[in-house]
Amino acid sequence: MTAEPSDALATRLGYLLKHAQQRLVLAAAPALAKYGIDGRELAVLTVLAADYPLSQQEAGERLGVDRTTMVALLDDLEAKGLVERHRSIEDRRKNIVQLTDAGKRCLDGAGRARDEVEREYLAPLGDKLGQQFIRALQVLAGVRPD
Amino acid sequence: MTAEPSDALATRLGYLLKHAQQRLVLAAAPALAKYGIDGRELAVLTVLAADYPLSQQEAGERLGVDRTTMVALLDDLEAKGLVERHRSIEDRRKNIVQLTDAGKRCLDGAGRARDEVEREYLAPLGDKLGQQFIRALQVLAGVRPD
DNA sequence: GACTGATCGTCAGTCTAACTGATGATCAGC
DNA sequence: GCTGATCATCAGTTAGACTGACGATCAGTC
Repeated sequence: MTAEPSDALATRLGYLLKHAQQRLVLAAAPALAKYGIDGRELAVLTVLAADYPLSQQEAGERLGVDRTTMVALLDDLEAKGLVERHRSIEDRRKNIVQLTDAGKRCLDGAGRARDEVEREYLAPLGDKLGQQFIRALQVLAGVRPD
Repeated sequence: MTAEPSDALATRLGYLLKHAQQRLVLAAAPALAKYGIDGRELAVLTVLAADYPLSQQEAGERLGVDRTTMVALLDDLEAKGLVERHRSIEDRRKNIVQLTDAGKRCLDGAGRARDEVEREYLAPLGDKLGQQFIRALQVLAGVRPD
């Protein structure tokens, strides 16, 4: 799984991004497992906690997740008692998805755990470089207007 | 596919890394398609061009790719005439994998195309930040000793 | 008020990438 | 010459994400 790196790849952006991401996933998994969820599920809980109630599709768009993928994702979270679906009153085609109390507690604990993992993950860069790295990623991921 | 970002995720490392990577893959795909390969195949050609001849397993380790995955990967590249497998003389269990002339030409062209894509991809960061970003990635991907 | 086209959640089926476990061939050490 | 390990391969499984279709619902038009 962990490759012994080759010089030929050490400067290749695709390789670096992929493996940097894998390392983070690997580091986060055990911490999140304590709360019975994985990274993607935590991301769902995170967006659902935002400001106003979201429909399945809206939540999916924010996550960059297909609508059909959201169905299964929410099925799991609902089975775990972390979220609830209600038909929207204004538009009965939509499912409003909300955190349950258990979901909020899970988000709270797992969110903290994730933050800690991210801190440790970035630690080798030092404070200043770590901040710069995040800003650079925001630009490259398209969430920040250059 | 392209999500409208949510503030709740804009600082989440996992989300940023994943989508930054997706964006690069998306940007590189059309450029590489002209050479009939994708990013992973280009990575294989890249390591095979390195230093001394590699066995399938060695190449796989450098890429962080499972041995069984390498079989299919090389099947494709061999079918395209870009690589050749020879049984090793010193150890006849091993397949030595080498670039064909066509493979070298492909690597040359596609490698250039990839470099150009990476340049454009990083351009919004500017020169200095781009360099820092790569170094940071090398640390986080584990190819550089902090 | 009924009709048309679009949207939302769902489901079935497909596709891809990656892994597990087993196999035959080969090697190294005794 | 045996034994245990290693290499490439293959079959089967798993996980994730997509396509296409469906019923239910909405908005706009006549």
